[in-house]
Amino acid sequence: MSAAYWLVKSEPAVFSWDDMVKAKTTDWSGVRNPGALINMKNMKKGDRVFFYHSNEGKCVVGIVEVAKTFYADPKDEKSGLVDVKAVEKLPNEVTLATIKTDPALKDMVLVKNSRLSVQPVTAAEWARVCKLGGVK
DNA sequence: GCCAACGTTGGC
DNA sequence: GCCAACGTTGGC
Repeated sequence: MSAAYWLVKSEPAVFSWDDMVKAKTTDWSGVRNPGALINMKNMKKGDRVFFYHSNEGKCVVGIVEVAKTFYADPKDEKSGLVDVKAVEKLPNEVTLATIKTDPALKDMVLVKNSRLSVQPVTAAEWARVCKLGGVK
């Protein structure tokens, strides 16, 4: 499988983009949903991941990169971790409202299954969100 | 193994 | 704060 794209959600009140930047690299823990865990297991080092603010903001705010592939969580056998590192902030945040009204993005998992906390993103969707976000 | 009840998430 | 959608749990 070649490089893939993903999207992870975080509530900014708990762990915001600013926290991500400050941390530079962080372990993405606490995921219990089986579907989300499968997606995490499929992540490969170097894959790009959108960082999405749920609840407050409801927008894609930045891009992170997989720094370490899936490994078991020593504290929680039902869960696991990947490490991600901050790459860049989007010049323009791309809001959920924008995504919902964009014909190219209306099939995103974010729209169709908003509760899934780790989602796959297609190459076409990735390119479109980057364009809307002002990423070169 | 099915399904109803319950809990949680997240958009509004 | 409310409610809809989804996941999980537990009784059968």
